[in-house]
Amino acid sequence: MPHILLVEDDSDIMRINRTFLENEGYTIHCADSVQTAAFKLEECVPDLVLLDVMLPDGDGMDFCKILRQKTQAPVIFLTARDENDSVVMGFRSGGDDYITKPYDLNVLKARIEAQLRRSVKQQPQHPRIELPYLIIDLFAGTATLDGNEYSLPQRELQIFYMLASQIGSRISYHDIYKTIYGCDVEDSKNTIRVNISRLKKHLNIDDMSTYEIAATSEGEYVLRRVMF
Amino acid sequence: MPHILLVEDDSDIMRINRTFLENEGYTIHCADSVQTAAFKLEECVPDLVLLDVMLPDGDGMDFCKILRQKTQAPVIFLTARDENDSVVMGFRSGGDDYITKPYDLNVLKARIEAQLRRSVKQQPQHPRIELPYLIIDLFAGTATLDGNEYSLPQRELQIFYMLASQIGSRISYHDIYKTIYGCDVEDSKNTIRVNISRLKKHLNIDDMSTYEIAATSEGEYVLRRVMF
DNA sequence: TCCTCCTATTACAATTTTGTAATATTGTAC
DNA sequence: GTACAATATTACAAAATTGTAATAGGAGGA
Repeated sequence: MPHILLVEDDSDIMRINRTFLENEGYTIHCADSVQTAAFKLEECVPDLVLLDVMLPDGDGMDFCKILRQKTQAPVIFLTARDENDSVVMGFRSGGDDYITKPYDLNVLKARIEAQLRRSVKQQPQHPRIELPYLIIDLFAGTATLDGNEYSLPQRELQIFYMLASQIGSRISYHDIYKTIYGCDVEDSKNTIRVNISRLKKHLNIDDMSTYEIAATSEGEYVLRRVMF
Repeated sequence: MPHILLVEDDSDIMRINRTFLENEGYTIHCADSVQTAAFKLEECVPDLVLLDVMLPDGDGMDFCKILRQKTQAPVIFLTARDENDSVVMGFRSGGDDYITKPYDLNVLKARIEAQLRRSVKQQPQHPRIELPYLIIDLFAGTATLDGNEYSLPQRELQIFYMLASQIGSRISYHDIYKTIYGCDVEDSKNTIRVNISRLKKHLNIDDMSTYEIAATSEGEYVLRRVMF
């Protein structure tokens, strides 16, 4: 049941739209001015905004910019004007669609549904590293190696992420420590060593794994793909 | 002290390059064939590869593709050919630069330094959400709100990240629980509620904060920007 | 006012995480 | 082989995390 904020100063149009959309199952919040709309934003949480461009106390497009700081809900402009520059300005100020009056209510419905569909589909794609046989997902806090998913503690995940993001290149103890802890201390070596040891154990890294974590003789670590 | 892997079948050129680059302070590893080079890759960890296109047992460009699975170190092709399609093929197979023989050693040096500079500069830009007065850094596990950085536990960070990535829209208990735990259970409500309570406390969210976490009457949470 | 229901916070205990220190292992030079 | 040094692993205790359960707070209705 999506919530729609209707901003429109013409009471007749407002009534028609409201009745129609409520019958469609939407929860409707109304505002007849920029001021009221800004206030309504504080209490209602719209999934979509229908915004008249011409309002008694301001420009709908200016309001659109304010609104964007509060929500990413799609905005559909409603207006009598149909000049091209008006359309361009509407899109430029952050609008997602533009309907010129007079319009058919079923067209309105279709466009609303299209916008809602789009914004729902926008899946939460998590930031991750993807390499052959290896995925590191910072959101989930997991690493998937050779098809097995392991949930790793933060420190181990951070190290693994650093190594994987620069696969095949040397990363020093100092770099790792500095990146993770923000500063460097005397025996950063030991801490990193222990955590890499834990990481290897957690990942069940052995001779059969696709990757190996190797140490150089100069105090650096490398993540390498193993080939047979 | 970067490590450079030199793949070249002409022993004279090899010797000259090696001596010159070692004098410049680089650690040099040599290979005179694709086979040897592939083997060397297992033990040395090059920061840069100088690769002859014509090798006795294969094409340097094919080797370049293999190499890319093991490292992202820059590859500079060395070749006698100077036809354009050869250059294009070199870049297409993953090369970063292309030098035609005969070449000046100082040019070689300059191009090597340029590549190393570029690959070092490639800062580890962490995945993060940036909103006005709010940054969420999944790698560091921190949220910076109104200039104060807070280190958050995983669960709270996950919830905050979800809310922030869809600022201003309703997210249900179920969505949050399902995204974080992979499945849904009977009393997901309580778990999420407690963690959001902890999150608010950790962030010191109060009336002065730029954002608020509000609950709707339908079992949903919203992150909203507060305006004055 | 009192009751009820729903939400928010706090308490608590089991588990996990993590830096440090101790021990074991490996490699290398003599 | 032995000794030495460097690396790798394990042990351990303090601290943090986290789900569940208990308690507190608050709005709305009788």
